[in-house]
Amino acid sequence: MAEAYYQRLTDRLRDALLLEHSSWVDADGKLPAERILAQRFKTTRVTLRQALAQLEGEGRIHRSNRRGWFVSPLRLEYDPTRDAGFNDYVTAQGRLPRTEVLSLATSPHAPAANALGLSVNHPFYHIRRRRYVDERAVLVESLWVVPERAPGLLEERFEFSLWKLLREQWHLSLSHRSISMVSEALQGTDASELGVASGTAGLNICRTIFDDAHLPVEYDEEHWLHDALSIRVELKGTH
Amino acid sequence: MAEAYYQRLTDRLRDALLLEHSSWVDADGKLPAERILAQRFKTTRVTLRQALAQLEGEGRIHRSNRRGWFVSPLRLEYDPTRDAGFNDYVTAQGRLPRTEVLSLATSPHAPAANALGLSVNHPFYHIRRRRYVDERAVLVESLWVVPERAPGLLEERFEFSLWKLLREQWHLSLSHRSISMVSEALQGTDASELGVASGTAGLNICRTIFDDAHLPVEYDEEHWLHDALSIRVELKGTH
DNA sequence: TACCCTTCCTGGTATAGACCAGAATTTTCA
DNA sequence: TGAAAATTCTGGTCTATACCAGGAAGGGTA
Repeated sequence: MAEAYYQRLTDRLRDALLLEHSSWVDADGKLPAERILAQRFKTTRVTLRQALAQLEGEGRIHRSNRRGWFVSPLRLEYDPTRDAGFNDYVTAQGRLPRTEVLSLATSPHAPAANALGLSVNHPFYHIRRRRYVDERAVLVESLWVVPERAPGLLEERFEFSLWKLLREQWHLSLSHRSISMVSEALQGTDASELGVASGTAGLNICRTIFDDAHLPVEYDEEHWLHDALSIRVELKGTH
Repeated sequence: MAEAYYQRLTDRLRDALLLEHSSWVDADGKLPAERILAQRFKTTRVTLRQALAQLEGEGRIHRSNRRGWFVSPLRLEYDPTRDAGFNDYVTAQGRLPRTEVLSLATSPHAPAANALGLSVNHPFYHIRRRRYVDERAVLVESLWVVPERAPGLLEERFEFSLWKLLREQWHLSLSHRSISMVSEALQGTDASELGVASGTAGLNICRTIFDDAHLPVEYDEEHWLHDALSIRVELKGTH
């Protein structure tokens, strides 16, 4: 086949976007309404939406609730193996970080218990946060900290680095960790807290952390918008 | 709103899939035709396809060209920081690996040259391979090796581990590496070599490798089907 | 037996139109 | 002036239908 119309449409839209947000993208990076675009490119909304979905998959544009389509900002570079705080590396890349604490609680959590090798009834400090880059919500995360490692932790503030807290206030070493990353479709609470439709592409990052003495410290799950980050890991030495 | 019909459809389909491929999924893991499913769930193909796309995003099912929808196998666990060969870790997980060499050439390549700090005209040994797990093509990769590090490399066979070759035949150490991972939409050659539609969700992994003496050795790009793998990294020691 | 061709099945693309629900804006009125 | 209400705009969902193109399978032919 020559090539599907929506494919050529995708290419044309992509080119237009690369033209430094030129012509028909407004100052906020907002694209014209679907109906307008469909008309302009002489096709239906359905077909146009195929092209938009394609570009969304490429991480070039994203939708915000029912407000419209927007050009996606540069991906954030992120090294999940380092324990630099979110605020630090976002700032280091010239972006504006912000963290919101969504909830604090003490309760058991089976996946965390499993990952850390504790009994399923073991209570955890549960911290749930939402994090922004340049005022765009890019991830929600849940952290489950073993209370024995950091008694009284919930009295602290969590707008900043948890690990820094654990290191400086409780002198923990966080030496052993296992990290897993899986692509996912954001759903339920995660999707709605990020203000995206259920099914939006995301990346799930889980960490399990032990200290020097191999005592379990923390388990966490991050749910990122897929287009918001680029993972980068630097390694030295053969294994 | 109560909940979109296609959302409930997604849930019902997901449940049915989790029932150990029960009832209407055949032995090969093939789902019934879209038209059949649409009829069975009393909706249109368009709406049904929304639900299928949702499950595809979750990595539960995938489409094979125009043959139909299939249940996706378990994700392969993969640690990009280790240099265990593909064949080794696929086998270790009880799966069947296979590698096809698609092309061998000697030519310059700007991105590789950039990553390795060489001039853009610098020639590379270029190896392109397609790799299978249980006879499903899950990734295509291109490797650009610096000829000075492994003279005569192209005479070898590449159905197995390149790194093993470099270590054993050329005594290279591959100590310093930078790895980046980005979600992408598979396109062009990558998509067609994997037998999927342009725009299918994928994961792009790039490595830049230097040896003990900080001499550039190799640059490679892998394009994975997003539902085929789960990244897992194990780390020891604080940074 | 080996190959080619036809036919059928399946997903892929596209049209045209309708109504819904949340977000943003404007208007109204206390 | 300020808050509430109505309106408009935008994407989200859905129906019904049509035709296309690649894959698979069956059957016929050399």
